Order: sequence, then structure tokens, then C-alpha cells
Amino acid sequence: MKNLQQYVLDLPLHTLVFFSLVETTAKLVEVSEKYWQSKGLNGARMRLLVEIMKEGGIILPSMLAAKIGVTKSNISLLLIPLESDGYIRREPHPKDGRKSVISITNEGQSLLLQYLPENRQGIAEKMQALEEHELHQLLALLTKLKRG
Amino acid sequence: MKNLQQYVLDLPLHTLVFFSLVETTAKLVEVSEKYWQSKGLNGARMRLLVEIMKEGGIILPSMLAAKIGVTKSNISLLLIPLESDGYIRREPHPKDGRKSVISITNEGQSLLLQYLPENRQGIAEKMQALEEHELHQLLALLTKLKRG
DNA sequence: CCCATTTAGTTAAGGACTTAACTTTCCATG
DNA sequence: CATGGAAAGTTAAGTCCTTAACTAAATGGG
Repeated sequence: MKNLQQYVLDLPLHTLVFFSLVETTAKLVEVSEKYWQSKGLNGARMRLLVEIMKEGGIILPSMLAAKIGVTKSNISLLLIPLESDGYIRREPHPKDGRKSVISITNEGQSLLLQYLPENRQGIAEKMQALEEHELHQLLALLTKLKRG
Repeated sequence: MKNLQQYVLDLPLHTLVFFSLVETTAKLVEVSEKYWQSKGLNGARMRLLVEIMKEGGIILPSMLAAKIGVTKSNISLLLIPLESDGYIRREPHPKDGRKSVISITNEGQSLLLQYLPENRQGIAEKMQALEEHELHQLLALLTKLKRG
């Protein structure tokens, strides 16, 4: 390698696309996070509520960990404030003493109803930089890329 | 809204693409991070070295913060181990007593030479899920999306 | 049917980043 | 040329997530 500065500056296409992915995604994620913050809410906890709702309102902590892709200890720590704020309920599993059953409360559902549409709208607005056919294209490329 | 579960499950295209972006990017970023970890190195500190190198090997901490998009206090904390490991040098600015001039050492440059190509190769392999024309397409879409 | 292993969940400690408060230095305006 | 405010950097405290260590409960192979 003759010139290190040149090397770090002359990015091959692969690397360029990778950095572009990282930057673009970070910018979009920020929009969503700032929205939750502006409402005094917590993005990670809201995502948890959404996942519980996707499962019909009842789920186990370990399932949440698997679905969201974080550790079970993180789920544990996220559930504590959700419970004390009354957004979820935690009950012992009737058949298996190791498990606990998480269910979303009416308050939790109200919270989603109140804020989730506006949150998604904020994201949608940013995504409208692309036409519908471009969104389809992008989705196809991302899917192919994720499969590997 | 009639049915909350239905609402959280039936994602409009915008939202679908957003989530796909987040997941795909996370998966690729993990490849890079795991590489650095496997070498006992730190991704954030390596990125800092790369940025310094991009500037020709000499830069101010505040510039690094602006270029990488993190806070100056974070830069401050990242520079401490880089300096004590001998990868950067910190000198007072000759003209402005508030500033300090960061320069990369020979050891820092050797570290980049030794590991950066392999790190980039790991990313490139994952990106090879896409053909060259697809990479160009993806880059164009991401650029348009980031502009907003 | 017993006990080693596995599974579920919690807690503690640590790492990475943020915001806020602070110090020092510079600068511009009176 | 003095001073109020801006700018650069550091440090402290807090948040969020991780890994590791732990407790309790279930399971299954001898």
C-alpha cells in the first residue's frame, strides 16, 4: 500500500454503499427517536409495546428478546418501567414457574393509539423522498442484501 | 382505529422499507464491529483513526466531532486511550490556546494498514450479495433518501 | 425417581455515548 | 483596552445496552 491517505479516501463501491446505508439509516432513526423524546416517551419501550401488540397483547419476555433482537436482560430492564407506569402487566405462567406472561394493558394500548400513528407519519414523510416504485426497488435490494 | 393489532401488523410500504433499512444496516454494522472485537480493537476508535488519516493525519478534536457526527465530549473520551496506546499524539495549537492538534503516529498508521483492508474486505463480501449495477441503484436510492 | 443439565428471568458490573457544567482562551464591541 | 460572550476542550453524571453471574424451576437419561 503506497499511500494510506489515498487508501482511506478512495472508497470502492461496496464500502461507499455500506457507509451510505449507515448514514441514511441513522438519519431516519433519529427522526423516530426524536419524536418519542419530544413526547417524553422512550423509543425502546414503545417498540416493546408494539411487539406485544403484534402478538395479540400477550407474550413471554424471552420471545420479546428473540423478536426484537436484544438480550433477555435488556427486556427485563425495559419491562420494569413499563409495568410501573401501568402499560403492561406481568403474571406468573400457570404451567411453568420459570416463565412470566406479559400482557399489554388498556393504558398501554391507548398509548400506542395516541402516538404510534403520528410517529409512523413522521417516518413516512421522510420516506416520501422516494416514489412508490423506488420504495419497492429499495425494499427488494435491501431484502436481497440481508439474505446475503 | 378499529383493531390495534391489525394496525401494528399491516405496515404500509414506507414503514416496511424503514424497518428493512434498520435491520439490514444493523446486520452489516455487526459484521464490521465483530471484526474489530475479534482483533481486540475498538470500532469507534478505529473510525477516529480513519478520519484523522482522511485529513492527512492532522486534525482538531472539534473537527472530528463534526465529521463523525458525535459530541465533542465523546471525541475527548475516545482520544484518551488512543493517545495512551500511542496511536495518536496531542499537541497544543501554536496559535490558539483553546485548540489542540491531533496527529496520527506511525503506530496508528501501521494499525490501519494492518487491519483496515481486512475489515473492508469483510464488509465487501456481505455487499457482494448485490451485483454491481444493483449497488449503483442502491447508492442512488439512499442518496436521494438522505437528501430528503 | 434422582440429579445433572437446560431454560427463564433478574441483577450487577461495565462500556459507549449523551447532556450539562465547568475552565480556559479568544474575540469583538463598547 | 476591558469585558461580555463565544468557542474548544475536559469532566461528571446519567442512560441504554451488553456480558456475566446468579436463582429458581423444569426436564430427561441413567
